[in-house]
Amino acid sequence: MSIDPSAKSSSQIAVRITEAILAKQLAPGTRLGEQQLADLFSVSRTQVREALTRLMARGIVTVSARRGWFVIEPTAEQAREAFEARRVIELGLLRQARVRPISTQAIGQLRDHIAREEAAIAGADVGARSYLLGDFHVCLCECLGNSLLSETLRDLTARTTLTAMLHQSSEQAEDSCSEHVLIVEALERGDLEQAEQLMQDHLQHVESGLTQVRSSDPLEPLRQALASVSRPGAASETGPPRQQSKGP
Amino acid sequence: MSIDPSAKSSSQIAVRITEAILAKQLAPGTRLGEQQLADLFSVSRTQVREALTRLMARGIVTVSARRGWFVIEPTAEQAREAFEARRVIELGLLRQARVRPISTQAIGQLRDHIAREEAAIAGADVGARSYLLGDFHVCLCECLGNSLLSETLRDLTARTTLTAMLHQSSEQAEDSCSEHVLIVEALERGDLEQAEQLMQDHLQHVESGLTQVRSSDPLEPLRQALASVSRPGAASETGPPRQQSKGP
DNA sequence: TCGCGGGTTGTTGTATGCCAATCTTGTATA
DNA sequence: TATACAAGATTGGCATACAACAACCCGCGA
Repeated sequence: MSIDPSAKSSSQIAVRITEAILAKQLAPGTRLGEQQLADLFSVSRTQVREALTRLMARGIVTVSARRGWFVIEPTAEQAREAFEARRVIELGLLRQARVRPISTQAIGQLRDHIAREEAAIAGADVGARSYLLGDFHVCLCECLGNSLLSETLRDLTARTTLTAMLHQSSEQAEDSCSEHVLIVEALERGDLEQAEQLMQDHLQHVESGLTQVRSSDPLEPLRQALASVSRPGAASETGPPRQQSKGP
Repeated sequence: MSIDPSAKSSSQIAVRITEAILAKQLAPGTRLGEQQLADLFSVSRTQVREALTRLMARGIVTVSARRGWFVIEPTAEQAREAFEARRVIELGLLRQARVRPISTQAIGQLRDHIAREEAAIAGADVGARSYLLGDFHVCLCECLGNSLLSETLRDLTARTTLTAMLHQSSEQAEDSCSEHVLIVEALERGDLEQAEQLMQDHLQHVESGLTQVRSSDPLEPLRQALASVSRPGAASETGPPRQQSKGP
C-alpha cells in the first residue's frame, strides 16, 4: 500500500487516500486500519478517524461496526447510479453552459490537462494515467464554472474508478484521451451541442468498457479471484497477513 | 436554538442539524459550539466533532480555526453555483428519465408528499412547510431512481435554503406547492418534456424570489445593513461571527 | 477621549489513555 | 468431526489534558 509518506492534517490524509483511489492504487475492499494509517502518517488515531469520517460522508469509504474501514465495493446498482449521476451532471452542465460562453483561459487549462494526459499515456505511470483521465471531467466541470458540482463529480469519479477495478474494465487510455481532445475541440469552436453528444458517447464508452459481471452475488469477487490461480501480488494489496509489534 | 432533545449517534446529530437547517430553524452564521452541542445532546465532544466533520464534508457547515463552527453563509457566487447545480441535476435527471418510465408507485409517493405539503401550508408549522417544500425535490430525485444524486441534492437544498434566509426571500409557499402539483401531473401523463420545462420555471421562480443582492462585492451586506438605520435585531440572535480571517 | 499593549478567558486542535463491545481466529474438547 | 470456548485484535466512545490561538477586557499613557 503506497499512499504516501508524509501528511499532517486529516484533510490531507483524506486527499491522499482519495488520490490513491483515483490512481487505482487502492483496490475496492481494501482494509484501512486506523492504527495502521496512524502509523503510516505518523499521527494519532484521532486524525485518522476524522479523515475516514470525512471520506465516509463522501461515500468512498465504509465502516463495518467494530470490524474496520474499507474502501467501498460498489454494487451493480450503485455503479449504475454513479454512471447515471455522471451523465446527468456532465451533460446537464454542458447544456447549462450554452447560455454562458466558455473563457479562452478555461480552454487553455483543458488543453494543458490533455497534454498531461498524453504525457502520462506515453510514459509508464499507470497511476498518473488513471488519475488524469478521471480528473479531466472534474477539471472540465470546474472550467464550466461550478466548483460545487466538481466536488461531487470527484467523488463520483472515485466510485466509477472503483467499479472499473472491480469489473476489470478494459481501459483504453488512448481512446479516452482522444475523445477528450474531441470534446475540448468542440468546446473551443463553441459547438456545445456537439460537445454534449461527444460527452454522452464518451461516458457510454467508459461504462460499456466494463466486463459486465454485474451479479449481485457477494461471493463473486472471491470466486473470481480464486478462479485464476496465479495472480501477481494481489493478496498483499488487501490483506496484510501480519502486523507489526504493538505498543506497550 | 431548538434542534431536538435526544440523539445518540453522531450521524443522528448530523441529521438533526441538517433537518433544522432545512426547516429554517438554524440561521446562516449560527454558531455551533462543540461543548454546547455536546451538552444539548448529552454526548461527548468526540461525537459532536464527528457530526460536524461530516457536515463540513457536505458543505453545510464551516469551521474557523480555533473560533468555532458555523452554519455556512453562502456568498452570492456560491448561491449561483448552488442554483445552477440544482438546475443541472434536476433537469438532467428528468431528461435521463425519458428512457426509463416512472413507476406508478413513485407517482403515488410524490402525490403523498404533495398532500403533506398542502397540510403543512394549511397548518401553521412554518418549519415543516419549509422542510417539505425543499424535500419535494429530493423525493423526486429518489423516485427517479438515483439515491446518490438525492444525497447531493439534499445538501444543495440546504444551501439554497440558507441563501433564501440570508436574502430574505419571499417564500410563496402556495405557489411552490402548486408548481409541484403541475410537475407531478406532467410526470403522471408521461410528458417529461413538459415536466422539465415546468421544473425549469419553478427553479427560476424560487431563485428570482431572492431579493437579488447578488453583487460580488464583499462589502455589499455591510453596506446594505448600514443603509437602513433601524433594523430589528437581525444578528443578535446567535452572536455575530465577525469577519473570517483565513490562514496563510 | 482615543489608541495601545498586555493579560485573561474561552474555544478548538490534537494526543493519549482507557475500557467495553464484539468480531475473528485458533484451539481444546466432547 | 463439530462445537464450544478462550485469546487477540480492532473499533467505538469517553474523559482528560494541554497547547495554540482568537477574542475580549482593562488599565495606561498621550
